Amino acid sequence: MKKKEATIYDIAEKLGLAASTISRGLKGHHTVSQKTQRKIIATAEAMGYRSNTIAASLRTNSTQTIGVIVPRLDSYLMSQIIAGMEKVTSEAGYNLLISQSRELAANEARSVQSMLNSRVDAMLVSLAEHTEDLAHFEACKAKGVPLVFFDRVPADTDQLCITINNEMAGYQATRHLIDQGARNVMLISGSFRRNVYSQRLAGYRRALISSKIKFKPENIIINDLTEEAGIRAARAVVEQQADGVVVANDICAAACMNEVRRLGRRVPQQVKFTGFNNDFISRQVTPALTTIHYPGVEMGEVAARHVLAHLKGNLDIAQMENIVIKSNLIVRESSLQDHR
Amino acid sequence: MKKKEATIYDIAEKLGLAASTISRGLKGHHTVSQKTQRKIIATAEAMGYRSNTIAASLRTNSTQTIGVIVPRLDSYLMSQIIAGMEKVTSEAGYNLLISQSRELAANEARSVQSMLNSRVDAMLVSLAEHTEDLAHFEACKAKGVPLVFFDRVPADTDQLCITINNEMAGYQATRHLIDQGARNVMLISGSFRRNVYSQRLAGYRRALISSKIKFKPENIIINDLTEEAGIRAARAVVEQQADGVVVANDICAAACMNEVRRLGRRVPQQVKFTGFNNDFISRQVTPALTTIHYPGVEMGEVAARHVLAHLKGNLDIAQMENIVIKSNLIVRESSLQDHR
DNA sequence: TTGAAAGCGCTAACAT
DNA sequence: ATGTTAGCGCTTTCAA
Repeated sequence: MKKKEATIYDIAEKLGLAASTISRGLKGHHTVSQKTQRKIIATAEAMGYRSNTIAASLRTNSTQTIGVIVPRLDSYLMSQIIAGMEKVTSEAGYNLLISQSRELAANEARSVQSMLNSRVDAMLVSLAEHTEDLAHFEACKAKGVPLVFFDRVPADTDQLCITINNEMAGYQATRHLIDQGARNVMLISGSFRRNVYSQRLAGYRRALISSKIKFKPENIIINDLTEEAGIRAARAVVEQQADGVVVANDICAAACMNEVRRLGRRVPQQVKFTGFNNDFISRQVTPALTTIHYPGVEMGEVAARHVLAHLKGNLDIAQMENIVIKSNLIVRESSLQDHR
Repeated sequence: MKKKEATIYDIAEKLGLAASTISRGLKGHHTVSQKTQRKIIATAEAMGYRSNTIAASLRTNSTQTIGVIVPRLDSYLMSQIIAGMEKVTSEAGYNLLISQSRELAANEARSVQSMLNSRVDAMLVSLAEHTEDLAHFEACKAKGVPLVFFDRVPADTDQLCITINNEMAGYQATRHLIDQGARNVMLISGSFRRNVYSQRLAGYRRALISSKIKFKPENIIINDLTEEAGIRAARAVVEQQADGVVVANDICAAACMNEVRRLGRRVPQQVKFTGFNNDFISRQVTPALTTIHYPGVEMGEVAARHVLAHLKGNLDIAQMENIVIKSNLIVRESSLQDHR
């Protein structure tokens, strides 16, 4: 069972002071004399006193907690982003309340409610694949809780969004394969409901157009970008006789590439591959996978920093343009024309 | 700015009832008539009322929040474990407050304090590599906050610990390499301060003994098990003329294996490898990496379930034996004697 | 079945 | 420099 905790009243009593003086002394308020402050801190320590942030939160109407909702926790990219957020927020004395939607709009909506109930000071959200309707975020605006989207952001919103330039990245990946001699380039992607995938598609199409290559709908595969999905997609790659494949993440790309090789095609000589995210796997797979470097930790840090600045009143995120973080193409063997 | 929220008093006023009745009605207390309950719920909804869990927490002295401290968030294993925890706790109506120690005891201690301040109902912890002294966890016991360790657990503690059988896993991995013909087997590991590594070492030694192979201290490499560390370790593998290498995670194993091949040794013919964790990378690297399947999601679920049962009073974790989750060796090409 | 009142531990405006 | 007081919004005992 939970034990009874020491309160500022207990300290006050022991020192013959008022509770308010203890409160002030504990946070180094300038109206408290050096001497009493030292006494207060010493006895607080001695009594094992721990400030009850619940009570403080209730009183001040601020919890020093930021809610984070991600589609899934067990993804390399998301864990990088969250690591970045945690670093910045913990240094500022904020806590992170984290939940995952598991790609379902219903879970996402439930998490939003739960976090509003917990009175988080702000929310950082990356959308579930299946979220269509954004109504469950209205409550944030209604309650004045700042909301920032990152990575998977809504198509149009007046909230601050933090992304990479997915169109450009999709263009670069596709264009690179074409430059290396590919003419029949497939795209393996997640659902186009999400900006990260629809914009990569847009970039893919622009690259085809810029090289006067006809867009073929049958060259597009939509799946959940897992390892298994990559293995399944390999058959289509071989059947379509693709000579280039742009895949929207590295896990799926690596699995697909390996399976394509297993099916007898040579990579990169017959089929060239590019992935997305610059996971470890892109470096350790054979041939090493050309990919888009996606700065996850940085994205998390940037999201956290902006929301903190807003909470401090140093910045109004409502007035801000969306933030685009720099990504870049990393060329490795999986896409090279003159690979021996 | 945060807007004013509707409270049970606002509802009470609107309905001409007492706040206490609203409170009861909202949680379906049986002493409230069907009719008034319906009215209460309807107007609460209409007013956009959201229960203030902060106030409830202060009153009831329970936050429905569980604190999680992990060495690092950006690790595949940890994100799997956390995903498992999140699934179980969210279904039970609990929130997760998450922080990372970034392998530093000081950060870990700060997180413990911060979580106690936040009055988490329980804590789930995996130790930082650099934690020696466990004094910062004393406060949990002193305050009656249940504490469960998982994966990286203290050497001796009366808290519940959830692990795999690391000694057995280390034995199996090493023994397998010996069975495949290796005689000069190296071990690449994290710091032996942590049970997960010291016990794998114990298993490694037992395997050597059982095959009457002499233990050589120079066959042990301790590092941080990153990709870069794996690459660095490759030189030693070649210099020691190792014919087998047991590595304590897959990332480091894959990187080391690739570098060893780059240095001109053939895998598995000249050097055999085993990893740990069964990350994607173990399946996608060439040759595919023999590894220990580490059930991360399950470990997270088990940890969460036990702590919840304890909180509900259905179980006393203080009375429990440590829990050992089943792991197993997965044999792939990287370790096979008769590989063509 | 409903109401009144106290109090969880803290902060902050207003005294002194 | 320190004290008094009044809540923050909820739950819960006790009374009606």
